[in-house]
Amino acid sequence: MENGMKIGLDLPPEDFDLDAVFGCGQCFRWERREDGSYAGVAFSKELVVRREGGRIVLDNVSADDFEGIWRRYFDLDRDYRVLRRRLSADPVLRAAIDFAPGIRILRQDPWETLCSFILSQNNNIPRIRGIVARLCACFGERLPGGGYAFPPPEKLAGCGPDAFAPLRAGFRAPYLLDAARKVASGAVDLGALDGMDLAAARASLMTIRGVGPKVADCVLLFGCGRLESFPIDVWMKRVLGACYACGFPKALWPYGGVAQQYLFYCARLCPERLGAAGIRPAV
DNA sequence: TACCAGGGCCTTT
DNA sequence: AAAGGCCATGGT
Repeated sequence: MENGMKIGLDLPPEDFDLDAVFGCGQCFRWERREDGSYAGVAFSKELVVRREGGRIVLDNVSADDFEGIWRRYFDLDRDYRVLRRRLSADPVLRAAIDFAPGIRILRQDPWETLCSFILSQNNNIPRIRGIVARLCACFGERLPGGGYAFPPPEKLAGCGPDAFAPLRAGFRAPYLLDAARKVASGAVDLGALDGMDLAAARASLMTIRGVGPKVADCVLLFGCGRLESFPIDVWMKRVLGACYACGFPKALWPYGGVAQQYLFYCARLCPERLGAAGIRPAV
């Protein structure tokens, strides 16, 4: 089934760091392989991404899929150098960006993002990944390469709560079901979020049980490309407390979500870089 | 407002 | 090997 082509993107590590993009906690379905490449599924398409010198290579991709899916998914039309320059005006952000400049904000499927972050609450990343993987294996369509698509809301909406038992999602299972029902019925229209102002989009998402401000903001940031959406979780509270006693700079507000992601990643892996060694014992 | 809700990863003994 | 802390939170 080698009907696609190899696509090479002229993106050095500072513009696209595979480990940072896939490891910074914005997505849960990409797996690192022995050779440093990543295999994953998005929008029902399987893909392997790898670095080849100064280039990012997508293997076996059709021109249609590249233009229709991956260009947007990887946010390829945005110049992150401009973004980094702008955010670097702040010294704390400069340090975070120095640590991992090659983070990009993925534009994922809003439904998958919604489910993923419902499952993320009071949970750790390895286990979130496990639950999402079981969700796809149990309810998702089998794909040619052996992977699974993310199951659509209609597929989950008809389930009884016990159908989710194999996921071992705990208290989050009923939240997932409520999300599926509200989205499948049209009570929440994910496709309409793009045309709404941030507050209205947030309010719409928060009508779903188990979706509060933080989860809603994650959906808007990682699933709708709303870079001004600024999710505040326990880690961000720590960073804000330790580094921004006087408040987060207003001037950076339009890209608050990107800033948040640089800070989140750095805070977890290397808090001392932020001058906030205390927020976690050094690894 | 404080506390509680699966379950398991991970670190410490 | 066993124990306990901790988790990209939100509902009550």
